[in-house]
Amino acid sequence: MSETRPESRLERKQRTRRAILDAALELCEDSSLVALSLRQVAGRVGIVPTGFYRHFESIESLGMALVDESFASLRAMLRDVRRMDSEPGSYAGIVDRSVEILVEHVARQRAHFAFIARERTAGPPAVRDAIRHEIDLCERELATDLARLPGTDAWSGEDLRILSNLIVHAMVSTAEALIAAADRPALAQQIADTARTQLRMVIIGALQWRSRPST
Amino acid sequence: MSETRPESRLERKQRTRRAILDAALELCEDSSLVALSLRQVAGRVGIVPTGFYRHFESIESLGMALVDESFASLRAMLRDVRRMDSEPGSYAGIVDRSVEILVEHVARQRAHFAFIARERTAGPPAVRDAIRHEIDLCERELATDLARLPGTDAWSGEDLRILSNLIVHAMVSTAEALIAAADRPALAQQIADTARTQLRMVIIGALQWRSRPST
DNA sequence: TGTACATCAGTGAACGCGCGTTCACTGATGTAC
DNA sequence: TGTACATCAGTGAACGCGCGTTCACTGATGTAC
Repeated sequence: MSETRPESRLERKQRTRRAILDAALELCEDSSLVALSLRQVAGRVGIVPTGFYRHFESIESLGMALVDESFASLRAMLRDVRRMDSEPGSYAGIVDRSVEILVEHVARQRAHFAFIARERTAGPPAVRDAIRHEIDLCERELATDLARLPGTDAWSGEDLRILSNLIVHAMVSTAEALIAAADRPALAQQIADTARTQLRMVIIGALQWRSRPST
Repeated sequence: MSETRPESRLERKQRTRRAILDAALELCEDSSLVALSLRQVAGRVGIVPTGFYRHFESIESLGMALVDESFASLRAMLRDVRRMDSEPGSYAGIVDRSVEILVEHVARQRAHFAFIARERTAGPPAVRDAIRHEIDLCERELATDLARLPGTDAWSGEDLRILSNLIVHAMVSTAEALIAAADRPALAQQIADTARTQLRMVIIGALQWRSRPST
């Protein structure tokens, strides 16, 4: 048996904070942050309602912490996607691997992706704004990634932004569908196939469209 | 002065019902149906809380009525888009006109489109399911519309579904962005331009992709 | 046209409940000496 | 190592408030005769 070292005050506080974040993520899963009460969260965590204030000043500021945390998950996904750049392959290969990574990360951090998808439209105004801003940043990052792919050299910043916006929104929709498919693997597989085909169509269309500068 | 014919009981009831629907649409605009209370709605309409029950048995069933109403608006838009089929033009022309119609309808029925976008992810489960189901139907309808366009004759039902899904979700994202842009016409114009370009890319990509049956 | 009765949209009091927030507190952990 | 004091995560009572829902009601509109 190992010595059970007594927990320091800081460790205990961090553990409670973690428990509050987890409880909130879980409790608002089937409604929204705006319908979540401090008492529900405290009850789930096993502290008295007023204990909540030792960690957050309101449900909204808890929400902001969840935004940070959820986008940390999303950015981890983007890092994984970006890592492919070092070993470049065909567009088809990049698409396949990207969708694979998306499916993996959504499955592993379902609560975070669900949080973003839900509170993006449903959260308290400050949370909504924070999420929109983060998604905006992701679009811009993707645009710079796209600029590094072959065939996009001559594109304007505007073109890159437009394509990036389309891809990000298609991926958000795919993530939403995957979350809704939850524990139906066959359906999730079909959603992934759909996403793959869509991404290919989009990329082919974008490359074609640019090479005939019609407008 | 015109004779002021006294309002019949039925007319009055319908007027109150209308007022309840409008009040609910307006009140949940910056949070969600799940955060809307019967007392808020009644207060806004100018009836006593219990009066609400003469019209709806709960906020949720009011929400279901709003789903019906909102999709009536959305279907009116699809009808307008479909009307173009009778006078066919180039793909570019169809895209331009479709985006124009989208912008028009979203501006005219902003509350309905905002309701769908928001409650799709944030509403009470029954409302969410109803919205998902309706969007599903729209995807299928669009798929049959696409099948009537030149160049898609050889496509499988699956391909049509995939393309339709992509277009519907891109249009949902565009509608969301237009709603968020609310009273900034320059931004709305840019969103419309982006949507136009995206739709063209997607259609070109889809046509190209099919003509090289790689998978 | 007049009367007697039915219908029913809206009223108003009352209920028990969960909410966020205040406040003074406890007692274990941490720190200074 | 031991003592005296500070910190602070979590407690528990209390508050006023808005909530959904019940119930018996009112009085104008509608209907049958």
